[in-house]
Parts: sequence; C-alpha cells; structure tokens
Amino acid sequence: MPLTLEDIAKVAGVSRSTVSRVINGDENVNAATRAKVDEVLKRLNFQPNIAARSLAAGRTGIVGLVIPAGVNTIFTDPYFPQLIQAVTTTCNANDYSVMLWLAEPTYERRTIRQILHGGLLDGVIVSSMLVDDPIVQALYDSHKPFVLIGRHPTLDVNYVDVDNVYGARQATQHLLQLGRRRVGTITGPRNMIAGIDRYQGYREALRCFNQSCSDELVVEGDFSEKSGYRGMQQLLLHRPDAVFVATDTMAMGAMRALRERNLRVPDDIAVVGYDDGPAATQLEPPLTTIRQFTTKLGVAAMENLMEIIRNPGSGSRHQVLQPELVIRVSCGSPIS
Amino acid sequence: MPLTLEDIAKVAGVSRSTVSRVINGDENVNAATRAKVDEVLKRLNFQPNIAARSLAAGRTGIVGLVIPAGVNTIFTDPYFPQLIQAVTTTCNANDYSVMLWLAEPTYERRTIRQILHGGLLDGVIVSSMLVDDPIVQALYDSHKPFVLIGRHPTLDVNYVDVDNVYGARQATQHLLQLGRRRVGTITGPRNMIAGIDRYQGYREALRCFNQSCSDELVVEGDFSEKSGYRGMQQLLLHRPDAVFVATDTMAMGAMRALRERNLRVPDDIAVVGYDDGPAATQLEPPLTTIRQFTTKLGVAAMENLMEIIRNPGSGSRHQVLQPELVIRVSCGSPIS
DNA sequence: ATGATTGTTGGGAGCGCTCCCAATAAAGCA
DNA sequence: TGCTTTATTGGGAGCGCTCCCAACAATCAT
Repeated sequence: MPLTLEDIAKVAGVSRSTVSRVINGDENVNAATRAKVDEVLKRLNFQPNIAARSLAAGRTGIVGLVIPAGVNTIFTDPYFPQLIQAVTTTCNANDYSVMLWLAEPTYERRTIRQILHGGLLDGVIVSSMLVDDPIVQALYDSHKPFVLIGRHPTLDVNYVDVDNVYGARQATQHLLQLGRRRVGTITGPRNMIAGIDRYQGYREALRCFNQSCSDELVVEGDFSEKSGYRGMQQLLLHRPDAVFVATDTMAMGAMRALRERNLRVPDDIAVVGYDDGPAATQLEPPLTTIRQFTTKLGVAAMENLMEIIRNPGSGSRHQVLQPELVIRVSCGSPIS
Repeated sequence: MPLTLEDIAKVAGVSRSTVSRVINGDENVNAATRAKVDEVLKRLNFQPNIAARSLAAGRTGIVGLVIPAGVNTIFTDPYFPQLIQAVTTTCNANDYSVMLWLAEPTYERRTIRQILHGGLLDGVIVSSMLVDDPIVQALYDSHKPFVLIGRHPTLDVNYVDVDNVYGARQATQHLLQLGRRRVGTITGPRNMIAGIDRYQGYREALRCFNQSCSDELVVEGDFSEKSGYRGMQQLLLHRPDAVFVATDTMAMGAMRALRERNLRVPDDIAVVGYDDGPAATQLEPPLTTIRQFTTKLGVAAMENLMEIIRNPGSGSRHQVLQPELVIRVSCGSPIS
C-alpha cells in the first residue's frame, strides 16, 4: 500500500501540513524541521499521489504533447523524434511529465475530450501540421494553456515556429546565386502550413531574381521519400537544372530518381533539401539543406508553455526562430 | 469551469450517484432514467475528472508504455513504431489511454518512482530490451500489474514474446538448405535478450547441419544500419557465402557494404534479415527475412495487461508467438 | 512589562468521484 | 390484506492532497 502524507507525518513527528510544505518547497518551514522531514521522505521513498494533488490543487505536473500525424509519418520523418526528445528532456528538467498522444488527424471525439476535459493535463503542446486541425480549434475554445509548434493561419494562439518562408527563400536564392536558371521545387502538402510557407519562400526568391514561376517546375509531394522520388521523375520531364526539395526525406527520394537516370548531382542538377536531418550527411553527395534547430523549437515550446501555465491570461506569445542554410556538396560551385 | 457529476445530476433531476451509475454502466438503473441522464451527458459533453475517479476508485484508465531505449534507436528501428501503434490502438479500443515513456536505459530514479508510485497508472507495458533493466526489477518488486514485451531471463514475470530462437533457426536453416556452407551472422547486442536468442537460433541451425560455428563468421552489431555496414566489412575478410543479419536495419547496412565491393546479392552472397519491416521490400534486391507480427505482439501485450488488471493475483502469464520466414529474392535459389 | 509582529505549526474544509448502505416504492406471495 | 422481496434511488463517508486560517511561541518595539 502506498504511503500517504499522514504516514510520513507520523514518522517525522510533524503534521501532514508541514510535510506538504516541505515537499512543495514552501519557505515557511524551520530548517531543522525541513531536514528531518526530508530525511524521512528520502528514507521511505515517498511519492505523492498525483491524482490527489490534482484534485486538491488543480495541477498535475503533466503536460500533453499531441502530434497529429500518422505513426508512420512520425517515425519516418526525423523531425519528430528530435522534437519529442527536446520536449521530453525539457519537461523532465522542470519536474513535468509528458503524456504523448500520437493521433491520426481524424481524432475520435473521445480523445479530444479526454485531452481537454479530463483534468489531467496542466497544458498541451501541439505540433500542428494541418491547416485546419480540429484539436487546435478545440483547445482555443477551452481555456487550457497550450502552445502550437508551427504558426496558425487564422487563430491568434500562442506558438513557436521557424521561419519557413525565410528558410525556403534562402535555399532557392542559393541555387539562383550559383547561376541555376531552371529551378524547380518539390513542395510539401498544401494543407500543411510548412508546405505552404516553404512554397511561398520559393516563389519570393524567384521573384527577387525576376524569374517567373512556371507551374511545370512545381510538383506537390507529401513529405515521404516516395513522393520525392515520384516528384523528381515528373520534374525531369521539364529539364530543371536545380531543385529545392521541401524536406530532406523527399530529397532522398529525389536523388534516388536522379541516380536511376544516371544524372549527376550537382553537375547535371543541383539539389537543396530542408531539415538538416541525419540523412543529409549520409546522402551521396552530402546534401545542402536548411537547418531548422528542431531541438530549440521543442525547448522553446515547452518554456513558453510553462510560462503560460504559471502566468495565465497574459497576451498570446509568438516566437519565431531563424533557420540557416547549411552548404554541403549537392549544389556545387557557381556556374559561369 | 469543468462540469461535475453534481451539475449533471441537477440538470437531469437525479442524484450524483445515479449519474455515476449511468457513466459506469451499472445495471441497476431504470431504463428511462438512464436515457434521460445519457441525453444530458451527451448534450453537455461531460467528461469525468480522472483525478477524482482515480482517488475514489483506485483506477485511472491509463496505462504506461515504457520503451527503455534512446529516442534515436526507437525511431530508427521500424519495430517500435509498429509496437507503439498496436498498443495505442488496442488501448483506445478498450477505453484506456496510453502514457508513453521513451526512456534512456539509465533512468532517473525519479522517473521510475513516478511510474510506479505516482498512482496514476493502472498498469505498465515494458518493451524490455536490456537483460538487466532496472525498471523490470522495480516493477517486479512493486505489485503493479505489468507485462513485458520480450521474455525475461531470470524473473518469473508476465510476458509476451516472439520466439526469436525459432525465427533465427528458420532463417539460418533456409540458407543452409539452399546449399550455402559458409554462413556468417551479424548479431544483435549481447546485452539484449533478442540479440542473444537470435544468435542462439543461428547456432542451433548450424548444429542441425553438423556445421561448426566458427568465431570468425560471427560479428556483433548494435541493431543500427551503420553497425550492419561495419559488420559486413569485417565478415568479408573471411569469405562467407551467406549471412544471417539479426535485423533488417542492419541488413540494409550490410547490403550497402556489399554494393560498395561490387558483390552481388544473392549470387555472390545470400542475405537474410529479421523483422520484415518496410525496408525489406524496398531493398535491392528485396530481402528475405523473418516476419514477427509486431502488431500482434503489441495487441497481445495489452490484452494480457487488461486481463491482469481486471483479475490480479492470477499466476504469471506467458504468451509466445511464432515468427515466420518470408522468402523474397536476397537468398536466390538452391546452389547445386 | 505590554502589545504588536513575525515565524512556525496543526487541523478543518473540500476538490470530484466511487462505494456502500439505507430509504423508498413497487411488486410478489401467503 | 399484511408482510417479504426486489428494483431503484439518494446521500454519507472518504480517497490523499492543498489551501486557508487559527494557534502558539518567540521576538520586537514601545
């Protein structure tokens, strides 16, 4: 049978309240008393009952991390592991526990209700992917503290994000500066913010160089390796001399397609990826890509969330990180 | 402010107790009353407070899924995603929620304590990898219901497992039956049960064919792609004509090494993997491997756990699934 | 020395739920 | 008809914790 505060109190010769104070770091405890209680606490390996605390105090020390994507996506793309890692680590460092929801985009209503109204979570981090994810709206309507990873197109919510438009612009400009003139792109899905923003950055870069954006050089992918492969095949019909691929994973597929056609990278065609995941360095040749500090993103999200939990009702918080171009081999040197 | 039982009761014109009965499916409620309460419940979108239920009833409807491996391993190996998927789905189908712990093998004590004594979990599933994982011992000492995925070498605990010895024997025998005579292996780590068992199966197969097991044809890997690559390079020094690789992921690495040396699969060297993950079909040539029904494993684990939760104190339960050989191209046809 | 202040502690109330028992109404039986 | 049985319902107790307030002792200023 698990111990209770009262048990500890009896052993330490103090009251329930005092033990509670010690556990929660209340200032108003005599140093000697605190030492004594601490000793008993440690000796009996006491762990307070989370449910009881939740009920009494209205907080649990648990935050939810909701990743609305199929398990396959989550574990294929190196982005999510890094994110999960970062959030988990930050949580633990701050005495929070994480509850991880890997949800298919079509939630059961029950799941959402549980997340929102079960009373178990102090706050929620959502790695929002879809433009119109129902859970975001639901969180917005509830008053539970939450932070989005990735900006939201319409709602004014707390979020942290990397500047996808900027990153994509950097990538595309890099290709243009090297003298490439038929720069294609394999985009992400158009119902995901990141997909839209990166495409936007691509177009802005073209405009900077007074290039028109011809539809034949734009293919929509879905972030998977296979869609990169297919996308590249399609693109090749229109003889691009460079491609901006909206994900390293898709870039892998794209390069597989090029290899099959015996096209050389970067000589025949230059490739830029996006993410700077582990694959980037393993590819042949190593991939020039956009580094987006996924870890920082996760940490920032959690820090914001904790701030919101501590201090609710303050205005909505936005934090945008700048990604940076990592130059490797896949774009080669300037073409004269 | 979230609703309470009392709120619902007031609206429905009944008592708190009756509402509770309806929610928990108690038989002793008049049909008309139940309908009325159900209607209110649905209309107001009521969700009982988990903490309060936990405190009063001693159950939460939450189970923990503990995966004691680095995040990198977890997301590299296709085994875990499938497992997580299976457990999560089964949970949801049975009105349980999952709390996922991705823990580095060296747990903080705090984490373990929380898992065990926080009182939040009705039960725990541990995907035990390491032979002497501290959390298994801790769970064993506590009296919390738990199920291991993967047998335990010494403790008599509830587990579900696939027969790794059998699977590895099948794989190796397949190579031997095709006439290969210098069959090497890249094993898993020796501190993981699965690694040990598969190596054991390999040796048993050799013994069946009256082959001695020469140390030079055995290399230890760590389940990673890279270790497969390295292992193969090492193995090649001793001219094997076939390899049993204890993981598809490692097999990928092994085949990369072979490609680099311009060795043909299966002509020059035959390869069998283990897992039948998505990579198996994508490899060139498609990989003959052992299918181990990871999904079934996850489902079985959860079903056992629920049974144990419902019915504690029954003897320990063991369930072992048989894996099967999936023949593709990487072993070729019999050698005359 | 007296009243006010500060530091420290103990105990009551109550969070929202489940479980149990008692109360009531309805039905069955002699 | 009177009494037992059954079906249905309501309310008290209590799960383990936090929060609040009151109690007390020790210290301070006057």
